[in-house]
Amino acid sequence: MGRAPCCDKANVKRGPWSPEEDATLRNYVQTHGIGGNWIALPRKAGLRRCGKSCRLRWLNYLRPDIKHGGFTEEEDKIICAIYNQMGSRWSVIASQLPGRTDNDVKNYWNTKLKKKAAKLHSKGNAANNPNPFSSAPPPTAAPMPVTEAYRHGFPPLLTQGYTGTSNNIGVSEFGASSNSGHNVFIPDQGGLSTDHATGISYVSYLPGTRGGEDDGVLMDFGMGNLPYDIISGLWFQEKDSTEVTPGSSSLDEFPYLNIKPQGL
DNA sequence: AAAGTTACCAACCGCCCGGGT
DNA sequence: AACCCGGGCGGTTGGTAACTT
Repeated sequence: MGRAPCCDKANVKRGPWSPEEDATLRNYVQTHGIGGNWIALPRKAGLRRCGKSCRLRWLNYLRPDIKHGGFTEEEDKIICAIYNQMGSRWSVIASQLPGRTDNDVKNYWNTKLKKKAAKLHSKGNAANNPNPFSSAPPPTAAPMPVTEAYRHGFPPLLTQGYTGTSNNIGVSEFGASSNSGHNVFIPDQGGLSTDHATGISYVSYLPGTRGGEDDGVLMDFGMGNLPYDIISGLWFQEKDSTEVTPGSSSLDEFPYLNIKPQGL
């Protein structure tokens, strides 16, 4: 025996929502809340709609905190970074982008970002620079603890061969979510970000610090400690320790700056 | 100007999971 | 333990606006 449908499909309206329906739903939810039961809500609110349809309309469009309009470069990078690690977990990705919905992120990825990422990946000479960890299992390291050190310096996995200070690189918290358990940290002006739930660290650069043409890049240190430029699809190798300037107050001290892509 | 194609995005569908009974 | 039900999620579709031929 199959499942009973959630509503009587013959007696519910489908398709685009009218402004009147939007107003009815908005007024009802703002006055009464959802009452923990979306299935019963349309009847109470006087809407000839399926409960699921009401839920979707509210969550994806009518909620007051929804952010409409184009995605920013920073949002692009966050989406690419998490997609690279977790795949199409749209709700997880959306939870890191305040005001964005999973549907928004999914649509944006499918219509724009996927092509952009593919283009940049091929441009990045991926054939000569294969992902050395493509067949490796996902990282199993325990989540890193949140410490003051992470807020003011490099996480331990980046400190190998690195002796300089890094107090010029600030890290600010952004979009921390207690719902998903994933916290993404976005550097103030280039520097590091760490998801303390997965232990994955990212680094971005100031515009122009990588040869003048990059508008900042996001790199993933989560797989085997080798930096991987998510946007270009390039893997990088560590800078020779003699090129690192301990104590420098600039980004020159960062051990992965001015490095060459692997295989090139 | 018309027809065809592509891009975008709102909405739907069906499956899965977890809580309640 | 088994079943039911609602909520949540990701995949897909359909309508339409924008663009190209």
